[in-house]
Amino acid sequence: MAEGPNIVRLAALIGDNARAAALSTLMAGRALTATELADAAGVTRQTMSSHLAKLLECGLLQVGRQGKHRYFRLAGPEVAHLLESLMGMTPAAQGSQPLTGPRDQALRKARICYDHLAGELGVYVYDGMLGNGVLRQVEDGLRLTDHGQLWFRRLGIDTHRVSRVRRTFCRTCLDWSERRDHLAGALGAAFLSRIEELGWAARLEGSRVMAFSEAGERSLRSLFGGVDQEPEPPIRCVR
Amino acid sequence: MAEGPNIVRLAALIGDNARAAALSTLMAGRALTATELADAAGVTRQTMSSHLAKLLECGLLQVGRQGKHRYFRLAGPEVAHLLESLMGMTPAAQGSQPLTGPRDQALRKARICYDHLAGELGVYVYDGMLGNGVLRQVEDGLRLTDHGQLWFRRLGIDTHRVSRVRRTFCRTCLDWSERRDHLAGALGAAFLSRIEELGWAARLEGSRVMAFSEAGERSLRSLFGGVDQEPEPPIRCVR
DNA sequence: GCCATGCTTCGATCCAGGTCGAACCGACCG
DNA sequence: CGGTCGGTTCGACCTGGATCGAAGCATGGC
Repeated sequence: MAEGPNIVRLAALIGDNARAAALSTLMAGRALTATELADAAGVTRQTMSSHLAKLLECGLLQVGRQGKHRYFRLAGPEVAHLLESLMGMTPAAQGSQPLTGPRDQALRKARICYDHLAGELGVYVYDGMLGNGVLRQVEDGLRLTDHGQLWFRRLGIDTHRVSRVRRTFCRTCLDWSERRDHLAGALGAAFLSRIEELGWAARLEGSRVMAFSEAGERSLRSLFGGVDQEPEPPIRCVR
Repeated sequence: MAEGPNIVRLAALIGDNARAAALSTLMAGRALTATELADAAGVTRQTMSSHLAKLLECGLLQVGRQGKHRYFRLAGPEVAHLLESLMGMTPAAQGSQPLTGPRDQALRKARICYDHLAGELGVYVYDGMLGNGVLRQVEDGLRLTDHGQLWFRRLGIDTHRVSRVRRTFCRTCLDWSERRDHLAGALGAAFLSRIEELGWAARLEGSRVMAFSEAGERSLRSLFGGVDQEPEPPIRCVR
């Protein structure tokens, strides 16, 4: 019966409302304290404490001391990616799961996926990059073109420096709300932080929502010609 | 608190021993009856029946009638991939999870990952393909070289026909036992079924184990020069 | 030293959900 | 038809684990 490692414990761990809420909250990429996570999940401190202990024990979270606070964060991009994968799975599952609310709306529009941009604008950016020849899809992979290097430099991102980081340079990540790919990896992270730097958008406190100013969204869209272009027939869904 | 879709139910579903056992068993790629799954998981028929109903409802499984049997199978490659992802997560999690047994040994050596080859031999093949220039890694992706086309043809696989299938042609999949990549996608599936056709290995009944004959393993290794070559410094672990 | 704050541990409670026996349904066979 | 076999539904049981109140322990500030 027991084929393979104990996937069971791991999944059971995620399959609890309070813990999943905590993990979801941490998907914003920030490190948070136990109390904040407890509030976010709507449980008491002591309950959250026991949950966090379990998540730590299983290596899903990391923790760091700072003064009398303990800051919890996701253990790494793999964890974030696993969670996003799970989310990407559910709509197909639930059949017709209707849009759940207006707060959800903002989440679908633009959100943080650990360290890069996701949601409607996330895939817009990704499509735009493909359409404008910044990225090219080769077989199942992604490559930054020479033109793309210039494009990023004009935006104020040094792709060479980014590529020196010891992690996957660029890759795609399936967007659960759009069910299409968006840009992840070091390049995706760099792009998001540059957007923040430029003041086009800001993280909404205590949420994964990335709130774009009107001007910011205009600027973003102008990067790709502004007009809503459907670049090519929707490319077959990798992964 | 409820950010995103209900990942909770999905994870909770997987996080149960009986259900996980069923899913694991189905990773072999076969369709099985409720009774077989019940035996595999070590529970009674009625228990498994209720589990299967839930898995169906959530879209993780599909079912087909045939005579008085109902054959259950994984809903698709995405599900299989999700499960492998979870498995790949656990070792890092559990810290030092020792090799659990001798039956496990065979599983680590060579097993079926839904429709392609995984385990020690799986990554051996993948590394060999890279080392011999059959596949090339481009940025984060994978591409079949011209030489590779010939290589596959010599093995009796028409890569053009394979590429016409409406699904990802070739991609990598993280191996949970080896913690390295192996080949997946349509190409990976074609390779596995060709190996079976050639009689180099056979599926072990009721298990994910792929049992290689001695001659079969020799043949497989001879595809890449036979000698155990470590091709290049271990390529950085994508994903 | 004292108190406040952030967090964990302990103990008790309580309930969702996994489990199985038994009955039920439906398809196929002789 | 009855009989067998695969599968599901029902009801009852029982346990694992989530939850919270209260107490215990740190750390930091005064």
